[in-house]
Order: sequence, then structure tokens, then C-alpha cells
Amino acid sequence: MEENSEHKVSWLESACAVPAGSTYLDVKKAFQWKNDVLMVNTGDEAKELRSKVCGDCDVVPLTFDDARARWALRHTAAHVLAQAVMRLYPEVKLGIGPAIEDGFYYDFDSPVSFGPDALAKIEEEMKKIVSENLPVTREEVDKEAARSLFAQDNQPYKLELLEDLPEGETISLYRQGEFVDLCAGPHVPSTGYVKAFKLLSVAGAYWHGDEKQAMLQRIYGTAFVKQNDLDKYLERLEEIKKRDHRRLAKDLDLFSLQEEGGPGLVYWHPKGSIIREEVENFWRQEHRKRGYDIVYSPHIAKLDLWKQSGHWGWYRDSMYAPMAIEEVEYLLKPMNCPFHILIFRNDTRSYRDLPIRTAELGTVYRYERSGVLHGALRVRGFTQDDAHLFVRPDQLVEEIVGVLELTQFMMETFGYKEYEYMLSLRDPQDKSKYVGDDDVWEPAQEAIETALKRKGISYKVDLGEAKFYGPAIDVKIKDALGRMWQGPTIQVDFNLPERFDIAYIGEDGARHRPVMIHRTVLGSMERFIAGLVEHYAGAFPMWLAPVQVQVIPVSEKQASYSEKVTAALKDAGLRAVSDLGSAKMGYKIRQAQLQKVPYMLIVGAKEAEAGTVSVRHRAEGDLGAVALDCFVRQAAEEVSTKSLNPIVTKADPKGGD
RNA sequence: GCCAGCGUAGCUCAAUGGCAGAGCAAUUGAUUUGUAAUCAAUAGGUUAAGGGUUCGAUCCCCUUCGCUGGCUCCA
Repeated sequence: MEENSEHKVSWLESACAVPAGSTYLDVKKAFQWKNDVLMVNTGDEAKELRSKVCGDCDVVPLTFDDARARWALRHTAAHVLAQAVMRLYPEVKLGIGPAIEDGFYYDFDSPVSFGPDALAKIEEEMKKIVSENLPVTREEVDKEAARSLFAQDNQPYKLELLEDLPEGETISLYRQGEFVDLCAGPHVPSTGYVKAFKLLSVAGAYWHGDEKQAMLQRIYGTAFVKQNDLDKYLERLEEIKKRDHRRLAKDLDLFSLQEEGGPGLVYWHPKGSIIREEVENFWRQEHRKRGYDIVYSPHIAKLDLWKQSGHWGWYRDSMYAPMAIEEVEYLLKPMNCPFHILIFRNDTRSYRDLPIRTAELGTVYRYERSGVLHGALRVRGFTQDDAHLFVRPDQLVEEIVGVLELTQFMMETFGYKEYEYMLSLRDPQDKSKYVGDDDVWEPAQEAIETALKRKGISYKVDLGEAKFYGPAIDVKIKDALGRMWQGPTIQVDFNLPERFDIAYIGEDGARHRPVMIHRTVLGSMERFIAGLVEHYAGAFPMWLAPVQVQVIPVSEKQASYSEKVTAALKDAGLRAVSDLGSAKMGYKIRQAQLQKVPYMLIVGAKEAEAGTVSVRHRAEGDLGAVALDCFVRQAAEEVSTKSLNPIVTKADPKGGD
């Protein structure tokens, strides 16, 4: 993977918009490559050279094929987009246009709305700008000059952005042809670099992301250095579409949403219910092993309870309107915590009883605005795998560690291998969104950090992501396509125990306040299983597959043997189906393949004679004939070990040919 | 909720200001087959719902509902 220096310099140019006149030597003195990482040389000479080469763009160590070059390219692509739009629609006002994770966007305030036709037209114009290969140049001006420039262009949003910049600071502008934009850079040297790009979609977006501000039209696109990478990205989008849980849930008959029943409410069909049941059984078993008590609680409770818990004050926007029952108002539950607290409070608790771990597959209802609903991933009624741990302060860290271990174990069982840990803290700017004072928030945060450190887990801090009652660890999990999903969440809460005045009797005979840990491992059944559908692309591991084995007779003469095989499988606890329809065998195999049934057993005259089955695996194909009892044993083992991969292997030689 | 787009048979999709169609699935019959689609027939629709324009609307306009992509929000 040795790259020559010239090539590296061209990448560097890409990343920094090297001004005309800088030489290869300049570049070489300012930077050096170490194992494909661009390091900034230290020392005054290097610093000076660096500023000559790169203006004031802050070059940071950068991996060779990373980020920075692609970022610059996409940022320039965004400018090309804006330039094209301005050529076609001169009356448009420009918002902002940054590079993002997988591409770029630009926001426009336009009197005409951009449909698919407009998008195609804009893309054509962009191609023209690219072929013009306009040099991208950086200019530095003072604020006054920038102000008059954008005032003259009649660009109110740019003027607003300008006002947010500190007074007296130099303003950088980037110019390509007739187009000029307020921009920090960096960019690629000319528009000709933007070869492999594509516009993807238009969407509304609020100015400054604030729903009280104007709504602009955002055009999304993506760009890559090489065409090949763009093609690969577009293929990946196709793959994501194919795996979409809404598509697969329909094809595999797992669950549905019913227009007549109302949006955001999930109907679990028999096959989806089997998956859910398996997940829930596994969940229960693992929780019992770890000393959890599993409970059930009601779906409604008096309004007063929600007032006491603080939900009515802090969470009302997400709750459904009260209903009057015999003149007392009740609310549908959006969370399970108050119920578990009532169960805790039902008895006098000793310090010896703690920790008490109360778990429930609790169905909650939350008002989600119509526009945010998304398949089964974002719904209005869902079942959380919830638990509340009531612990003594001295047990807090240890219990958080226990929860972290449980979540890791469960995620791994489902085949999720990579995680990102986020420490969600209060928004320091606006503490009014949270209940309780610093003296309860700080120990909570400290306990979480200690637990994470004890497990040697590195994490990022997410300000403003805390729940209203406490800070949290939010775990993001990476699926088979490399996408990150919200996974387990662990929250420490000193507030609700206070509000409900719960206590345990300590060694000293006095009342002490327990601490609560709120946590979910899977999140919700709806979201988690929808995520699993996409993670496995519908091909569930054996233990979760709704149908585990499909028995397919070669002709109707083997109907009774087929039934016998199916009965043996069922006796072993396997979910087996015998396909006795009049269709051809090939057709039945196709159906089973499309339903992603793990194993198909083909039984013809030979097998009936020898007491064997011909095994076909959905991914491995034909595995040959094995003795029936041998297959049953291996299949049952694959289920009981929750194996992610098939363990039934090529034929046992005794079993047949 | 906001912006844009979409809504035709169970599913995937055609069509047109003038009789609404195909493939798959379903049903029935024939066929009994060796590792991804046997043949034929039948049935299936208030074109999301309501209103308007028109001699005539699935198509044009309005309202409502739902979905999709985003924004904001979130398990």
C-alpha cells in the first residue's frame, strides 16, 4: 500500500486548497507522512510554511484516505450545488451548506419548490460547473467588506451568519467563478475535482434547526473522490433499502401497521410473535439468573400519581390526554417507573433487601408527532424491556457495572459486536429542563463515570442528552451494515426516590434513601426486533427463525414420511413445517428460500428408504443426506446454543451417499 | 407538528379527462415432479375517504386520512 509522494501531495492539495505558487517542497517541509497519517511538523519554519500552503485552515493529523480530503471535496460539491441553484434560480436566498457524514447538503429559501425535475436540472448545471473547472480561491476580508458584499447580493441569511461571528475577526470567503460564499474552508483547488457526485433528495429544514424559524428547502447529495466509491455508496443505499424492516416485515409476514387502527401502533403477526416470544423468553431467563424480579403493572394510573412522579410537569407533551373514570382523571402510562416505585414502597425494606431489581416487559404509550413515526422503529405504543434497580448508595457503582455486563452479554448473543458509549449529561445552558439540583446530579454522574472506568470502557460526553430525572449511559450499537442504533440505556436517578419519599431501614435503624437505576437493554420490542430484521436482513439465526425447518417431499408418495420427519422435529422442540402442496419441489424450495427458512429437508424415495433426510441450508445450499436423528440432534443444538451460524455440517457418512 | 413527494387488486407495478390492466399471490382443476418459479381456468377494484370543476374525474382543484424522505423530537 505504498503511495508515492506526488500522490500524497495531491491529496493534501485536495484537503487544503493549496494556493498557486506553493511548491512540492513547501508541502514536504510543512508536513510529513507517518504510516499514512499526515503529521504536522513542529517548529516555526514549518508553521510558516504551513500557513503558506494552507492559509489558516487548521490542518490536523489526518489518515491518508480519510476524512479531511473527502470533507473538503464534499464541501466544494455543496458550493457547486449552490452555484448551480443560483444560476437557475437567481432569486433564491442561501442558507448554509456543509459536508456531512455521507455527503453534503445546502439549504435554500426559494419561492419555487424543488421537485425531482428541478433536482435533475440542478444536477445538469452542476456537471457544467464541474466541467468549467473553476479555480476555488480563498479571500480574507474584514467584516465590513463581507457585510457589504452579501448585502449587495441580497443574502439575508448570510448576513445573519456574519453577525454571529466575533467583531474584528477576519472573514474568509471562497470564490469559484461568479459564485462567492461565506466559508471557513477548506476546499479542493477547483470545481473540476468534484467528479463523482449525485443529488439524492430534497427535504424541509428549519433555519438554525429551530422550528420557530423559517423552513428552508434542503437539497442532499453525496460526492466521492472516485466514481467507484460513489457507485459502492449507491449500492449500499440499495442494500439498505432491500433490508428495510418495513419491506421485510411484509415479505416475511412478521408484523404490520394498520391504517384503520391508527398510526404508530404495531400488529404482531404469528411469525413476528414467535420471534418476540423467543426474545422475551431469553430476556426473562437472563434477568432471573441475575437476580431480577419480574413484575406486571397496569397500563393506566391516576393523574395524581403522574403529578407526584413529575411526569405531568416534565413529560406532559409526550402523554395522552387524561380520561375521566368516575370523575377521577387517569392517564395512559408513558413509563413504568412510578409503578415499580409503588411496588417497592408497598413493603418496609431493609438494607439487607437491597438491591431490589424490578423488571418488566412494560407496554407504554407516548404521543409522538405524526411526522416522526417510522415503521416499527418509532411508534406510539411499545413494550420496553424496562427495569428499575433500587440500590444503596454503596451499591450503585457495582450495580451499574452489573447492568453494563448484562447489556454486553445480550447484545453479543444477538450478534452485535461494536458499541459506542455515550455519557448523556444535562445541557449546562438550560438546567430548567431537569428536575433536581446539582447536589443530586453530580453524585449520579460520578457513579456512572466510575462504573465506566472500572469496566475500562471509553465513552463520549453528550451534553443535553440526559433524561429529565438524571444522567445516563446511552449505548449505540453497530449493525451488519455499519449503521449505529440507539441500544441499551442506563440512567441514574436520585430524584424519583425523593419525590416518592421511598426509603429502606439501615443498619442504624434509621430511614435511608435508596438510589434508582432506570435501564433498558433492548430498548423496546418494536424497535429492537425491527433492528434485528435489518441486522440479519430477515435471515434470523436458527433460535429466532419463525419456521426453523421446512420438510419438502419430492413427490406425494413421500407425504407420510414427510409427516413422520416433521413429527420427529417437533418432538425435539423444533418449529417444523411439512410442505405437502401439489407444487413442484423446486417451487417449494424457492418459497422456503424466500421466507429465509434456515433448513429445508428434501425427502424422496431414497431418504424414506434409508431413514435419512437431504439437508439444504438457506445460505450453504445442498449439504447432502444425513440420518434423521443426527439432523435433529444438530438442529436442536443449533437452537439451544443460540448459534449465529449453521452448525449442521456436511453429511455424516453413515447417513447415506 | 413543519416542508416536499406519494396513495390504483393481498403484493409489485401499468394505464388514460371517455369500458381500470399485467405479473406474482389466492381459489378450482389437472400434474407427482430430486435442490430457487408445472399448466389451465376462475375470482379479485366505490382507483385511500369526502367534496368541487366537467356532459363525463382514478387523472384537474380543495379538505381529511395514511405513507415516504427530511427538519424538530425520541425507546
